[in-house]
Amino acid sequence: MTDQRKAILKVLEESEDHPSVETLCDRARQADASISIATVYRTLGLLSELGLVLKHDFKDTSARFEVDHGHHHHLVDTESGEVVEFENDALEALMHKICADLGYEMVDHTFELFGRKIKK
Amino acid sequence: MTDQRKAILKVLEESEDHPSVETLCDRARQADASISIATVYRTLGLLSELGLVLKHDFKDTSARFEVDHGHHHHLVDTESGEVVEFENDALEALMHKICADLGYEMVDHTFELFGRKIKK
DNA sequence: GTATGTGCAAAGACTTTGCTTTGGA
DNA sequence: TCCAAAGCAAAGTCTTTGCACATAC
Repeated sequence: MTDQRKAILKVLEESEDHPSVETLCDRARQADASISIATVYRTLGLLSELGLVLKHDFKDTSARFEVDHGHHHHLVDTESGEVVEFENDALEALMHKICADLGYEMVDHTFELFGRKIKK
Repeated sequence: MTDQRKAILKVLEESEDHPSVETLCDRARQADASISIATVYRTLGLLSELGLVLKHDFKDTSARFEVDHGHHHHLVDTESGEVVEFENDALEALMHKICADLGYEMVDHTFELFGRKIKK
């Protein structure tokens, strides 16, 4: 457990948004200016494999990350880029059921919604 | 409508799997050996925008494509890489409902399941 | 003291683009 | 003929890696 990893973890935990590798690196550099992007990639790789961190594809240019604090999903506002988080137990259950019905045990999934705000 | 586009479309329509750009290019070249990878990318970009073709991320190295023939989803066998297609109306409905409840109109989504075959 | 981690820069993988030539309508 | 499309190769992005140096334990 190195200082760099501590800094990256801390930034991840404190982030309320879904930072890209680049953003994460910038933030971590405020604690330790020497942190390189390579280390950020390597650390995120580790954390992802351990299941502590989730990687998302918001159809942005690059991958986005967040600590895995319980099951929730994302709706991306296609106009503003804003990300809305939500939980939905029925969805979770349905995903597991679909896998089971097909004879599989679910080990992972991707799921993001993209929507346009409805004007009142 | 050029010969190259015709060839790419034909290959896409005849593909029962979910080819990558590279694979698609190889297949299209059997009809017209001069087709370049750039044309395949450009054509897929067009077709995607028109909504005729869907682009998926199966956590492979590169993007995978298929013609949009009705709503169905994918379960990727994490051991074999095999892709199982399935339909599920409840899932469709739930996605739309989630968006609506959050005040959004759904314009797109990503959804793939990753699972391990259950041994009997 | 030794295995592991880091920084840097170079290499990789996938995708996009500039420019010239080609070809469809 | 004329404009859109194709081919080629170069450039762009994001990500990974080799290697020498630094550091945790």
